[in-house]
Amino acid sequence: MTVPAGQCCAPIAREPLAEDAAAELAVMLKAVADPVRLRLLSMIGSHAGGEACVCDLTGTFDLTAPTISHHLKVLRTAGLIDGERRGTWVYYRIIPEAVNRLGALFTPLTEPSPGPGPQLTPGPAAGSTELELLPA
Amino acid sequence: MTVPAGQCCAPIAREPLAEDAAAELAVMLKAVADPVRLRLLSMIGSHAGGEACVCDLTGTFDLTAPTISHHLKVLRTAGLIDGERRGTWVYYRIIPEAVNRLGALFTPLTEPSPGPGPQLTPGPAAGSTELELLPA
DNA sequence: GAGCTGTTTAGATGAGCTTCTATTCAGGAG
DNA sequence: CTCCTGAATAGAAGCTCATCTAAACAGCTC
Repeated sequence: MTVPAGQCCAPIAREPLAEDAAAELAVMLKAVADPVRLRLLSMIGSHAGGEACVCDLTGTFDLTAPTISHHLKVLRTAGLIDGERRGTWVYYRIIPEAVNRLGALFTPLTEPSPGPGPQLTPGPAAGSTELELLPA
Repeated sequence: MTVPAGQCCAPIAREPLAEDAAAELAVMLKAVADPVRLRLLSMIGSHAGGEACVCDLTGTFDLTAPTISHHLKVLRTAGLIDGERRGTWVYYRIIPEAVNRLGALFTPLTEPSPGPGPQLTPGPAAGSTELELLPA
């Protein structure tokens, strides 16, 4: 089953990742590779308006406020969320492009259905799927 | 707040992740949140036939064989790859379902493009997008 | 069977990460 | 102006992780 190349798998399985690209992706992945930060990201993204106050987040965890603040900083440093102070409270929101970039890495263009369905739907948007990591 | 609209964002941004689910996902994400393991996964997946011998992988890195073996074990423990000994050499291959599960977490069903973004075709595979983590 | 190659396991070391307490900065209330 | 609440920073303790060297296991070749 020698695939003649092209769009068969997820970007990560299409061609070997360069050392530089892997290092940069690992930073982003390491940011979400923590139960607390994963939940923080989920809570921020699923909050009404796409924004969540820190005060809403701290109550959910059995962690101190500085610890939550630290995790938020890690997410912000990785470019996954953005924070804004509005009066007394600080609101965070997800940066969709960054999250989408992570998903595109592992999402195949075809269904990995267990059955014998090797049909592939090379979507028209496949052209925009690139291994480039730097947005600008 | 139970959002009535189901398909608006990536699963991670649709509803808050449960503590248990986040912990399990973090294990898988932590496995790929390393430059070496990310490249190993990419090299295995992009190899001809979807299989790669350990001997092919060790030559690419400036690491000792035991270190590569350790990283492969981490990936295998996380359920991302599977290994099989065939004679002298051991061949590893990606488990597509596991990789797909990671991608589905961050991949939105609609494009979050802020401006005149290229509309992503929500592929037919979107129906299989679920928050379920346990395959069985 | 003896020897060699390929792979994994065991143990140790050093760096990095998560969490805390204590303190400082930002902004509104009286 | 003074005090109070919300959030971030600084520094330290404890733990996990990535990597190495040394040794053991698996299988082929002679």
